[in-house]
Amino acid sequence: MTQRKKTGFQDVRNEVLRRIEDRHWPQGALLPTELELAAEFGCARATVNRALRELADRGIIDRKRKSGTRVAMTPVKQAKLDIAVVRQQIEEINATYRYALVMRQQITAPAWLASQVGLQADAQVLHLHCMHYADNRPFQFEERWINIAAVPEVGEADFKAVGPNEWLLSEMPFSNAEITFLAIAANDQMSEFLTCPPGAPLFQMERTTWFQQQPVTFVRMTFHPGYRMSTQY
Amino acid sequence: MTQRKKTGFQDVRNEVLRRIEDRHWPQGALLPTELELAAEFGCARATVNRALRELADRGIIDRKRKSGTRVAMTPVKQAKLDIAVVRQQIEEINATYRYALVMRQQITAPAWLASQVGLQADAQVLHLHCMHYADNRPFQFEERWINIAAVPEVGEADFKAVGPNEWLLSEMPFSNAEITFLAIAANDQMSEFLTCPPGAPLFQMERTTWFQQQPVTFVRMTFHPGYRMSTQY
DNA sequence: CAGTGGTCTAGACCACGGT
DNA sequence: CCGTGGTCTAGACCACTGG
Repeated sequence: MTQRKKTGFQDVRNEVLRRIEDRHWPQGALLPTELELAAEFGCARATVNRALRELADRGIIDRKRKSGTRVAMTPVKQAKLDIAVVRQQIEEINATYRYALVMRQQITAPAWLASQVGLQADAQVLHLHCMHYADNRPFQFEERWINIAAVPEVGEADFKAVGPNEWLLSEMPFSNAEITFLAIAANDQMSEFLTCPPGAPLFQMERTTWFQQQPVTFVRMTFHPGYRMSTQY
Repeated sequence: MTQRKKTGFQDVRNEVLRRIEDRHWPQGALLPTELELAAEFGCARATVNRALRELADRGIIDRKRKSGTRVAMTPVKQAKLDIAVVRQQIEEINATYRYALVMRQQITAPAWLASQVGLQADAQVLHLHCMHYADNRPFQFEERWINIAAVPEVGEADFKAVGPNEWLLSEMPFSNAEITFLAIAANDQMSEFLTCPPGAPLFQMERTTWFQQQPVTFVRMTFHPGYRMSTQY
């Protein structure tokens, strides 16, 4: 008896994955049916189903009723990006985090913002400038607009001690969002706050957040020169 | 009878999600056990389990044996990024794709590359420069190194008609990779190929790919000025 | 129409981790 | 110890879709 444990869905998943990597099942190949695999591995069809469903979620295989399961033609098409709060990012590299509020004012939403997130022309928004430091060196410049109608309590928050990102996270338990990444040239303001020459290339991330169809906030985060965002898959 | 269908795992998932959004279950709150939820929804525990497992995968809730299930303190921390092949990206915007090989030569891996991907100092690599155009306007400049030991067949490929990315995809059914995003200033070569002033800020993506622990390729993709990479979550 | 995946069930045992 | 989630099973019915 060399086998102590039963065949689990992870065993099935890994073995199927191995056969795909080995090209035992090349791209586009038709896999055995769930029933056949269950028989081969000596487990229930539900176990095979879960294994294959995970691979399908990861884009490794394509499944269609009646047609069966095939190895995907373009393997690995998704990467997961961890969207960390700035403070976490900084603490993870063992640096000391410091936050500073630069500006806070209530304004009528500018036209570009209203159109960007879908606001009425006369909507009131809170406009903020913040800085985040790692070991007292500039890490990220944050420019944010908050839809006051969506978050009335924001009027009470002065954001002097805690940044708007963390404040909103504790007020808005869940929401959907759109993120954009791009490269920009430092303008005079960025140059000053991030201590880099004007025109220096900077990595920027924009995010619009909605809560139940209603726009909540739009934020533009500009990172220090040389910042790199990494992930694996 | 207003109810035609049974309660499915999606119904459970959506209802739980709704209660979290409503803050009926605020951040950190302890949810009922699977058994209790199954009783409430009138379904099997396995159904509740699958619903909650999906939410846990998405980072919405945290589950621990014995302790139970809690609403996560930092909701939504992952975004899925679709990593498309350049040609697909271009065709998706209804533009005509054109590819051109700029340079192809076999060299000994430079020290920085060997250390970057983990190669022996004297490893032979194929070094390529390619351009990708959308409607004949520069879209992406691709600089790539391929580990010949990992992909011996690469010696046969001239890459004049089909780009190395698509060629490798058809040769390497699956692999794991590391991606990095950053902003750079256009050097003279970029400036020339992407038709932008030297020093212009450009969005760049680097990717290292392994196949069964062996480094396969390292690629640096530089996009045209103004390029934005977007995703939702 | 019939084959294949999609999902549900009721019950069971296991593994982790507070108490 | 023992409650809670993690997983498996054997069987069932449904839904989509290719022939």
